[in-house]
Amino acid sequence: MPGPAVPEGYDKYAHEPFAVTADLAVLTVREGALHVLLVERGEEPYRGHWALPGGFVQPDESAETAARRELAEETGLSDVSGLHPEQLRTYSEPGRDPRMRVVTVAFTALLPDPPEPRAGSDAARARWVPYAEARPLAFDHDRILADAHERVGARLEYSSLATAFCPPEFTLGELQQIYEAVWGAGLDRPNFRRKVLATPGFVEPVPGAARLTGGRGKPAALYRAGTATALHPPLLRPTPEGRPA
Amino acid sequence: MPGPAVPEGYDKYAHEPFAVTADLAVLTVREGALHVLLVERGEEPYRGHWALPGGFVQPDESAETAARRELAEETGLSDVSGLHPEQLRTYSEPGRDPRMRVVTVAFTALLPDPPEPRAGSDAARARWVPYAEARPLAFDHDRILADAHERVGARLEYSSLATAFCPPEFTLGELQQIYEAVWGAGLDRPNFRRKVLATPGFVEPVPGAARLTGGRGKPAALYRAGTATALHPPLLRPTPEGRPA
DNA sequence: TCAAAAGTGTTCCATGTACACCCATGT
DNA sequence: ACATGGGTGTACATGGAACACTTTTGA
Repeated sequence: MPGPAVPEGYDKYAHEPFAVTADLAVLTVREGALHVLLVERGEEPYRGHWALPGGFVQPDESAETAARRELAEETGLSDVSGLHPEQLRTYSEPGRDPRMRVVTVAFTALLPDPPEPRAGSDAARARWVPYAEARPLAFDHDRILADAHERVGARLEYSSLATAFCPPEFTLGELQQIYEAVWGAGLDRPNFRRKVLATPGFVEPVPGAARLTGGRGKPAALYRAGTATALHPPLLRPTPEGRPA
Repeated sequence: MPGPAVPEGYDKYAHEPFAVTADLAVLTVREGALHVLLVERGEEPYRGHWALPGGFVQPDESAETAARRELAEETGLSDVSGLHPEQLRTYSEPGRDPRMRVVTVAFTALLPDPPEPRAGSDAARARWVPYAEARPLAFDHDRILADAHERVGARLEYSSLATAFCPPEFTLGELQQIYEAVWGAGLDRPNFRRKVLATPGFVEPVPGAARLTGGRGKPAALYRAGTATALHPPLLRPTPEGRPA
């Protein structure tokens, strides 16, 4: 039987118990291997487990703003101005967090040659972990991390995003290492070089500059990130198996 | 000077005034032109303006579930089982909604040959509007719609998504119209045909079936959507201008 | 003199593009 | 007959893959 009529204001849903967090998959390439920034949880649930950094979106913030703030807090980096967290997707399944209803807007962010992070306010510890050794993570962060990896790998093909992994000046060999670390596949060096240089706006040479990379071998010319954001033509990753090119 | 210490439970943020909505950019191709499903708002703010359909996510729902529910409610479609709303991105800027803090998870959904929608519970009216005539919309829905168009256009290149615009059996000419309507560019028919048929799992023929399309001309063979989701090789859209292929 | 890493050249083949042409149907 | 839309063939250019080769440095 129906209960008494309940008057409803337009703000009825304003008090549903939703919390919104911004979590980050912060990636870098260190010594040729993809790494992800993780924090050790200091509280229940999942106390002592590793998780992606992140935190609650404040009432006066967008999720993007919260992501940048959290990144600065949890990495201890003074300069996050050059970082551009990019939205990955939003995870909203009920039961993701055993405490309450949490909707998480996930972001990816890419860093060059990383400084060691220091533990921030919320996290007991923070460190760079090789991507292959990152799991298992707290909550549904395994899935978020996998989605981030797939997204970044795909975006390397069509955008100049790879330069976000590099320091201001870099060699083409270093740039190639980014691609190989993210894709997990070796690339032909001569062809990689030609394709990068043939893509307008991807990189621009630093005149006269050169640097020794491995301690041996010919010094490599240095390049800066160009102005293009999209790559024409794209730099396609090798087809995994017997797929028709 | 500091005030008295405020004890904080872990659920402090559970009562921040966040509301979460799922809004949809529902697209279809009708008579060769891209259309979007819009509803006329029956309440303030933006009363009488057109907006994307959507509504609040309930406490026991994911945003995906809410999107499907809203789609069924606002289109009056009995069969939304074949529809797969796909997450676009999340819009969380403060001030998006003048009433309260609203975080919107936006989705795209594609429909074949659309039935006329009927107005649902929340919407005064609902109708299909040609994409070019859709603006201006309420809230920040102009931006969401533009993002949806861009995303769908991009995904047509690498996924078999275009078949979601088509009825269960369709001709290659109809499929080509989907691409042309979304991309706003003409395609070479012989080459389109070859590329579609050369992509494994994109479409599969319906043996012996044929249909007249324009009332005149040779009857066209019919095809069904194949099992592939990703296209190898992709079906690239024509380069807009003087860009190096 | 050798190893290591950067940089250049060349060949082969898959794919995209443009366009000419034939086929089947309704008027 | 002819217009309309479906379907086939072909020639050319472009771009990627593979791999041989040269250059410059440190050990």
